[in-house]
Amino acid sequence: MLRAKVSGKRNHSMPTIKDVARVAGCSTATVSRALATPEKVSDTTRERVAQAIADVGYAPNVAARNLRRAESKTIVALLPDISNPFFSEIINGMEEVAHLAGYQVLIGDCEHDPARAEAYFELLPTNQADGILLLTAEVPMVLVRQADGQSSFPLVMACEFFADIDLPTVAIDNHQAACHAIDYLISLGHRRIATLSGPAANPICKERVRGYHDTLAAHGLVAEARIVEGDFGFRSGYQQGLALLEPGRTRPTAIFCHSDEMAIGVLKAARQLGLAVPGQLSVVGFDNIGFSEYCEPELTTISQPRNEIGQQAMRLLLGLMRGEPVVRRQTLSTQLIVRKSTGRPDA
Amino acid sequence: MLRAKVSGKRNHSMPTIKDVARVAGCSTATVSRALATPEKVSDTTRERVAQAIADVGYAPNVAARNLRRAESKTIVALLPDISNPFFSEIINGMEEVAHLAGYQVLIGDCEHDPARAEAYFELLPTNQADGILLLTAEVPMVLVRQADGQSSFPLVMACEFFADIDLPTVAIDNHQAACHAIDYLISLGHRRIATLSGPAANPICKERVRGYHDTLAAHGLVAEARIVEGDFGFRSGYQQGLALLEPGRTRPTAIFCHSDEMAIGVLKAARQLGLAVPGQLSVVGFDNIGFSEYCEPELTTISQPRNEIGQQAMRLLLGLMRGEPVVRRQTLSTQLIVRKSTGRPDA
DNA sequence: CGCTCGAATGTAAAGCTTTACACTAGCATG
DNA sequence: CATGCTAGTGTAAAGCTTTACATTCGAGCG
Repeated sequence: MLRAKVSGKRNHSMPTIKDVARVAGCSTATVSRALATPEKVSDTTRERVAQAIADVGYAPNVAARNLRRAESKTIVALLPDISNPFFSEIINGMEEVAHLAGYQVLIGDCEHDPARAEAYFELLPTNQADGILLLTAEVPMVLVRQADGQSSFPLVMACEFFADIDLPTVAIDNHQAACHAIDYLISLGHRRIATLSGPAANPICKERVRGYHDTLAAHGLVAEARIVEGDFGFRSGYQQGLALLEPGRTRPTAIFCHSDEMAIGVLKAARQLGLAVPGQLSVVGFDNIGFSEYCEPELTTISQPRNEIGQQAMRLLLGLMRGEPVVRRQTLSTQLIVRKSTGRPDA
Repeated sequence: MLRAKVSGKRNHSMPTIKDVARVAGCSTATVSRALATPEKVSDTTRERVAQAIADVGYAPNVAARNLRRAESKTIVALLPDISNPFFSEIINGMEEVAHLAGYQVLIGDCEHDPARAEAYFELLPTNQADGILLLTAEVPMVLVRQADGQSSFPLVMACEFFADIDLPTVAIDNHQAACHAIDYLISLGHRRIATLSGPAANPICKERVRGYHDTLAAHGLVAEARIVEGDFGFRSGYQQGLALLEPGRTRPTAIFCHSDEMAIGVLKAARQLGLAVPGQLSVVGFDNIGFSEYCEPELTTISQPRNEIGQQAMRLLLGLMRGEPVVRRQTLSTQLIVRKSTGRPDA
């Protein structure tokens, strides 16, 4: 296993397919075939090539390959915000299946800025990326429509979705998850249950709010509905928590939050107002991030199968790219994890 | 601004430099020069080319460019673990300067697995990456030596460092930061101060432990030193917290933790054992992650200028690649942020 | 005027791989 | 035996850009 030696300057000249061909005593075409379509090459040749590759320490030049094949073996994963720990496990799942299939994943952190998203979409027509996995709906609609229109720009959504574009999607049933959480709170005896939603325009939040309403209605509690809006982050949870729990007003006895971070913000607000959790206030989060086990009190929350979402989304995307028949819409199941932040309301 | 039209199948054939040349009435070389070295082209030609580019909707084919230039305009950022929120802001900083310089950053999540790191290092000799930013020292030494030996494989460390390889580095002064924290605890009246270190083999942890020892010594408290080892995560903080605070043994009155996550784990352990924080136990964290303001009690911690670390590290790497003179070793300052988890020990 | 020099541009090769097409040899079939 | 097919391999073009080298033209200078 020799490495091309390096002279003083910029000269990491790797051996090329030509060197391999020379050593193996065949043409470059045969070497290429031995790598790409081994079954089209005789056993003996295949072995000679393999040996030659090892001897000269050959590794394919991907730029040349990408140029010739007009592809990049790169998938872009578009996130709204990389600092949200919710995404890390999804990314892990995506990478697992991407790597197995010989793809790289380029993480595109949009920081909630549509212009950033646009820049990443530009990678598609220029062959710098072969497909996009959307983990956010905060993307200029026109880009999505445009890309979705052309069958050769594969797009898959994970977790989120668009109300009016039917992209291939893998996600949970947000409506059902919300019903589950609210049902549970009602079964504990809560009647005044508020929702701390994510951005109101977000379709998944709408789904959850719908589940919230439906469940209240099923128990004749529509009059009690109260919804405030946050941005999924700690701070907004804290602020809206203070608003919801404002003394002098009739307080909700439970708050259903659309993210764990917001729920933890609410916990802080409750602490500051001297409210006992879960005695005077029950709190349910969403996502089951790592911190939810370490806050005080430990958070009751809805767990999404994040790794599996990532895996399935990537499988769906790759399947689409290969033109395989795929299930365009996959729904994975959630789980209500009951910890210490919920309980019967004090009388 | 025309877009090449797309026929049924895989045909996003973008216009090439040839099309631009034809429309502009010049050679491809001139177009290329107009883009890469505008000053070598006459004003009128430059304008004609610009117009032609706009007319045909040209965008350079990066694969061809990369092939020809033997570069990729990609920097790999190697992380030990993407789920640690400590890194997100560093990544933001890196991306800011990388994008301005026309570079992409590929996030390489090693998940603490040296084999993963090795795979990313392979991108260097094959021109799939132009440089590596190391945010972890959990990398096979041999790779680093090898890469560092060849001036054309630029390597920069951020936050971490190797004891015995002198790579260009941007980091904080871990010794000083630890001294600061311990000094502060001593000034509050603490004498039995324990340290919950990260992995003992980690050079930055060694530095912090050294600062801890030095400061204890300066106050004649060497006999009180007590160190346990964690892995920076919540869980290890909780477990080691339980061990340190075990009833029946003389407890430390303060614990200096090498990460906020571990500190939050300790907080949970203290809660479980019924210890009042800060009355019976003071806790200091490290990193000032977002959670640290939302745990109970709010965490006193050491803040690193994470965005700036990311920016400087990327600047250093790019400078190195351009052969500019650079400061190979940059130390940024930290700040002790006093919140509610520290106080005078109860008598 | 003859020459040199510089600016602006063109020509064509090089970078490395993949693949359409061509070719050969061996075998089976009619 | 002629024919056709297949498996295995080679030749060379194509993919797009950059850049060394060549060329042209005009200006400046002695």
